[in-house]
Amino acid sequence: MRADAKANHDHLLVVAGTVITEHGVDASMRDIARRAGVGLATLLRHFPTRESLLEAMLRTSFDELTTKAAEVETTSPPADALLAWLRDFVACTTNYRGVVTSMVNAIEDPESALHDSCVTMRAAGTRLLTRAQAAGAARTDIDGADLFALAASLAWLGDQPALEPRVERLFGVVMGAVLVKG
Amino acid sequence: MRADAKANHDHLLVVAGTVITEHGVDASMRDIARRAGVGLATLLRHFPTRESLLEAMLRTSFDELTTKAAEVETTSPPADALLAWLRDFVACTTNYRGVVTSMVNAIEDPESALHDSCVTMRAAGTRLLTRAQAAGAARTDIDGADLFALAASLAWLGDQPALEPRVERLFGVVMGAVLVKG
DNA sequence: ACCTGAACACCGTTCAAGT
DNA sequence: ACCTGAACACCGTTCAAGT
Repeated sequence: MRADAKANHDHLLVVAGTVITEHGVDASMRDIARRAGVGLATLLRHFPTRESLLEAMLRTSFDELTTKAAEVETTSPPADALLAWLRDFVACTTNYRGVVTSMVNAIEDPESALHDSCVTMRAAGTRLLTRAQAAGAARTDIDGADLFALAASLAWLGDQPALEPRVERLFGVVMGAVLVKG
Repeated sequence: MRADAKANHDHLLVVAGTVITEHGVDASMRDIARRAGVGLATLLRHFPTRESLLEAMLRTSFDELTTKAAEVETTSPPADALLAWLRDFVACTTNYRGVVTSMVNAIEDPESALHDSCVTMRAAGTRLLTRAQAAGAARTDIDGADLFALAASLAWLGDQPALEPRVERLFGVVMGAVLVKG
């Protein structure tokens, strides 16, 4: 990649982060290009789809979450590890309003740029769930995809201004149903 | 209202129901007008906002849900009544993809055409919850707004093609956390 | 290699002109 | 009273032309 192209690429990611934090995942691509000082066509050549832009923007956060999952798996008791990681997952996706819906739409579409990240996230959560189930700390009649769906629904709650204040408590209610009282 | 206007009004509601069932709540207003055989401006004079169209389209279903709430309150045990009504609420909103998000956005905005319907739904659910709590059948550390949020999050799950097959089971998981084992 | 303006087919809003 | 076409400012997609 040429130096000027690389500069555009990186700057676009920074600006996209700002604009999407402000306006959510459906922010205008034209607006992102405008605020980055490049033509719309330039943005679209770097990131041909909205999802490819999202993927690039979120990659760092997703990598951190994957690392974190491996970490808590060895340092925390099963139930604590699961809860802590899910809390981070929900907090991370809630940073960008609407992104959890894009992720959920991508999980069964291998063509989507977000597909791999979603599968990785679900697998990380599944490992923590399986570990908790093996320790008798989580109910065994749900699987990793169920857990992913519940986490996504809590992230969606966090995206709604009218419901956001209740997410923390509802996180406790829902996860209380996943964990086995011990 | 003039007879031709009344005919347009009613026909627009039928067509809107079809189009929104197919394409979700963000369906093109132009498309609805086109398929109803009227100009876009005519649709917009009958229903000046998307939410006013949604409200008119959903009014019948909402009225039925309100009636149903009063009904089960007198005919079913508290826990059964609560579960049955919530199941109907989720099924009803899931008929039109995305509508639950519009409702949630409207609940704190008195200007929205959907506001009153949402408040009514939440109140109906709250009554059933309070009754269950008084009977010792539901946990007492959540309120009607929490219940509304949980129901909305389950309806959102039902809107996502990749997650919809899990809604029924997850409904059981989440509501199992609301009810007190007896 | 990389960038861009312009044409295109959409969208919802608004309103002057028609019946 | 009620309806409508057209102008407007947006949107994302595409591509020929420029550096």
